[in-house]
Amino acid sequence: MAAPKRLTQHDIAKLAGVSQATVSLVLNGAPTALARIPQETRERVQQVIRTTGYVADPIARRMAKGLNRILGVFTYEPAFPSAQADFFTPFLLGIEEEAQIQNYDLLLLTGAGVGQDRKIFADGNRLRIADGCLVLGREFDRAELTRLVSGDYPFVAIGRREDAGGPVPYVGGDYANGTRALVEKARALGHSKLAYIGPPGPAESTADRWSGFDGALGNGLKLVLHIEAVGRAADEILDALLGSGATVAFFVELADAVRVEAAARARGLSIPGDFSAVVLGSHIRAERSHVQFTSFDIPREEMGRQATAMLVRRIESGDAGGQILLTCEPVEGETLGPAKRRT
Amino acid sequence: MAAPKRLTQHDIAKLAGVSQATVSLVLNGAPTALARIPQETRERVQQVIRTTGYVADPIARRMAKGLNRILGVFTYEPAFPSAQADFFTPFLLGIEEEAQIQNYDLLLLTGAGVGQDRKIFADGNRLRIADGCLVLGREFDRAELTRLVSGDYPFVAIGRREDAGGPVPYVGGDYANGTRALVEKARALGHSKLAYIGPPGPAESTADRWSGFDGALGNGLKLVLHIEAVGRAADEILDALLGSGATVAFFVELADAVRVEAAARARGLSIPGDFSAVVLGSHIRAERSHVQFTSFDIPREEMGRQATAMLVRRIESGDAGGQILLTCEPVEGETLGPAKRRT
DNA sequence: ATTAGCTGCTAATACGCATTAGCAGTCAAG
DNA sequence: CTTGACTGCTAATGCGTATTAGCAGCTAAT
Repeated sequence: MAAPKRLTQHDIAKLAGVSQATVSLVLNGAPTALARIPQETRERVQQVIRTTGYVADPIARRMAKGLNRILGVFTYEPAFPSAQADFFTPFLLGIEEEAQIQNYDLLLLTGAGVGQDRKIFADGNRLRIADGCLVLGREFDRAELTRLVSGDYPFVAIGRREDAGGPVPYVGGDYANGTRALVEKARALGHSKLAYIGPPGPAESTADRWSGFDGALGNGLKLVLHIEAVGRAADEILDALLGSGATVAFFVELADAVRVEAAARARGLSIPGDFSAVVLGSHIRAERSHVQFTSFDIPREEMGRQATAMLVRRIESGDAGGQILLTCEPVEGETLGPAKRRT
Repeated sequence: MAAPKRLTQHDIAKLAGVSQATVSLVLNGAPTALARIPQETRERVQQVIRTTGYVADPIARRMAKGLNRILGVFTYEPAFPSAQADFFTPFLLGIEEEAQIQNYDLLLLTGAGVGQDRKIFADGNRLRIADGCLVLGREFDRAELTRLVSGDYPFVAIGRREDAGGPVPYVGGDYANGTRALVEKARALGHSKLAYIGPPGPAESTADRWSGFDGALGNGLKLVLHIEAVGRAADEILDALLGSGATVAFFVELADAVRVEAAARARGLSIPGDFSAVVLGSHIRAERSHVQFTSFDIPREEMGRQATAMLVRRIESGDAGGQILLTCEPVEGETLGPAKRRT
């Protein structure tokens, strides 16, 4: 049986012989207001509600209150398609968890442009549907970020972001110190000639790794090889590595590390026997590699959780939102060993 | 404080020097009405909208009209937490893809109760915020399903569901025939004594597997062992298996299969050398097992896609929604071989 | 006897948008 | 110069609820 029409408070009111306002008050009036409605009336209304099975329309409810307890989640790349899924899932995990605790629903903005061309401020921009919004993705559009910052719409970025016409509220991972710690670890193991395979920027995530690395140099540590390109042929990298005399290589990209490791093994070299390798960041579901690389952990779930909490604070308390960098704990791994004295 | 005031059509109207009604008409007026607004005015309004990033409040929209281009996604378990992530992600992939194509956003309903106690009809019943809703999860609440079916709110279940006071619109996987095909395959390889390790129901997903299996018996095929419990000790299962004389074992749970395989290997037995094993369904990211089990594929992405499409049809055309079972193609694997003549 | 205060309500309004009726103004035909 | 059609808009209303202001009737105190 299809319900003919949704019951409204008006209907209830009529049936109970009171006004719509009274029904609303009985339903969820403040204690002070409720005190002025005698028990008898309240019960009469409740009774009608019970027998009719009336439920307040949540839409109208939110209409009246102004907030909708929805958090938007904008991803610069489609969130689920396989390649990205592993990247976004941990963040979403934390976000969902915290949203549930705070009693918010999540609105996944499917983005206007399909594929790589997603824009927040695209024609259909539905961002403002939600009370506030989380923004994540590998590559941010600087112009959009500036616009967001200058606006009064509450948002929080996941991942550190450089000022964009003002400080960007974010929760990120402290890649710089994570990297620094790994360099120190290498130093402690007697390494002095280092190689760095990865770009220096401009994305914040890679820039931070480089700055952490660069800042830890000196004092006996020397960068003897810097390959800025990513995705070079493994053998090429390996040759450069061996030729440079480096005893440890720092990789920004796990993929590069995996390929170089394979190439080295093919030549009968062992890691960390012949040289050490360090990967700057945890990467979920690596390409099938049985090697556990020494690296640092990126607390993605926690980032999602804290970003969500910060966003809720912004929404509910008008908080300005801060900038949080979460510690990236080192991952022991098995690819960083004592420096080998080269012959 | 409260959330920042959103822009309203009134604001836009003021900025563009027109009335609120005109803004609304420009945004989504009927062609006949639009025809009466000159290009020049329309562009002026559009321009203001673009520069301000205004977006209509879906709540108000829904209030006035009833639709807001949002699809709800209700999961009976939190969607992302690790254990579930692998289960839900493929569905979400398909859902997001199709939603984007159809130009809908996704509202992830976080569920009122935390943890296992999720209910659709919990206090605020936020379901109705969205135009319609997809429901997924391993375990459905029958009472809620009945209520959904009897109501007039458009929804589509992912996974086959038994009638609940009426037919449930769904898109599911055809586990029965997927299972049947595997049994036939075993028959063709000379197997005649089968074992079945897994519960017979009542969940539709397991019931379907059993019915497919059971329906394929007879005609030379005999069930010689049926262990209904899941998670039994591997050795126990293995003993029963060997004692029963079965030449092939059908597992509902991959986990069971993995453990039994390990136990068998520990005893020097090989699969499919000594006996064959079949798993009823594809399982993403299995517990580290290097064995590729013979099984069938569950087209999760496609299920998500088609369910979303069906839901949109229900919403937009008042379609009643149907019941679709997608074919589960067999996965070759390496654990089903010719029946071994037992000594 | 006036006032103050309390009780038991209701009227009115806001929320943001969609939609309809219709108002002025122009222009062409009669 | 009247009529009618058309143009370019706007005022007004409704959607279902929350909330505030306040009204009428009564009692108790001054």
